Amino acid sequence: MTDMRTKLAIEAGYLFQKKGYNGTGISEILAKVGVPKGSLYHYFPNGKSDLALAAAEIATAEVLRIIDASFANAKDYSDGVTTFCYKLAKYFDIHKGDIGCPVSATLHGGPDNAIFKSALDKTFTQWMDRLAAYATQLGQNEKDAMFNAQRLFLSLEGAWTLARARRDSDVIRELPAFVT
Amino acid sequence: MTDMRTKLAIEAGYLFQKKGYNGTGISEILAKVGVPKGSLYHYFPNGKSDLALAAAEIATAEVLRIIDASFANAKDYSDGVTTFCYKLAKYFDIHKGDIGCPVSATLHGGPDNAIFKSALDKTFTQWMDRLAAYATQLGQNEKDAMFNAQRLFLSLEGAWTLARARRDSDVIRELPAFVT
DNA sequence: CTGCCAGTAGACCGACCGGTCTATTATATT
DNA sequence: AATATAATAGACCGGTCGGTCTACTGGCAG
Repeated sequence: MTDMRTKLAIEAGYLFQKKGYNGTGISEILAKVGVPKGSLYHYFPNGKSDLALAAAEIATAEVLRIIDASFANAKDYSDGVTTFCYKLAKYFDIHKGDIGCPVSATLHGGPDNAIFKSALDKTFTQWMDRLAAYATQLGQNEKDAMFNAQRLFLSLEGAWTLARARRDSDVIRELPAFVT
Repeated sequence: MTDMRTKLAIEAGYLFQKKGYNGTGISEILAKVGVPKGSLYHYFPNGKSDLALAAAEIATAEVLRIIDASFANAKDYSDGVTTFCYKLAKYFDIHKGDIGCPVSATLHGGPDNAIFKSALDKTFTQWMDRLAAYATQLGQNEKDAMFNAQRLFLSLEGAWTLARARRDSDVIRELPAFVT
């Protein structure tokens, strides 16, 4: 079983994605995990903000894993993108369409802390770099690869926003038509 | 001078864009406008949520005005898009890069109220329809027009998110390269 | 002048916020 | 068994939240 620190961060991340940083109370997270306050501040001495950073880190890695899984057996870039969007749409649906981009929902709206902003920037860059790496690996020159990766990322963030407003993941699934 | 109701909604909207619905306190809005609580609940008997809906309505209309202004003298669709992105980047910069999409920042993270979600959806649809109308007017067939409008919108929401994380509006200004 | 009412003003409310603190229990080490 | 440390448990804190309520003010209508 995952250790308690991870368990807390995962549950916190899920709630942040759904209701945002300010919309999620410490006590709510605690209740979901079934843990008293003492434990939280034992694992996260700096409290809520550390919890959010840890949650964002986990979500960042999770999306990277999804990218890897999507491109593992991809015939070409377009194929990988399609699988990727399908997987994200499924993730969206699992949570009943009431969930934002795992990382931006968590870190935006938090303390206007520069740390939060730069963590967000770093995450986005990591995602785009990983996508670009697969594009390169699948035959694109570096310039095209970066261009396509950025275009995918930008559209994806928008698609996620629109999907949430509509409570309908179709726009995420249809994304490949817009970016390939 | 604008009436007090509008004044309250505008200031509230600005704060919601910056810190989100849950991150903005009633008292903070009141302090900025210089008005006591009694007045707020006189103009908005349902309190904060009504204030947010009014703010979103104003922001929705404002973006439509920006679209109109961008396409008023546009030679072609690409030209209008470029002007539009430029104007939005400027708007972003005016607020020191610490501001989200005027409407989604206000309505996401609010009460999970269906009214909020559907208002958000309606706003997005209005924006895309308006963009598509200009695309049609400038020579595109209806299918292409809707396709391009949606692609622009999706990328724009993403670009705004990325710009905010980076505190740099360049990605918004460079958007036309991705969607035309 | 009188009565009415939109609007102003802010004290006040219970609920909840994030965070601290002390006490207790489980676990590992010697 | 004795001790140290990790972890649990939750009472408690001051502050702030959104919202209600009463009192007052100013201008307009009769």
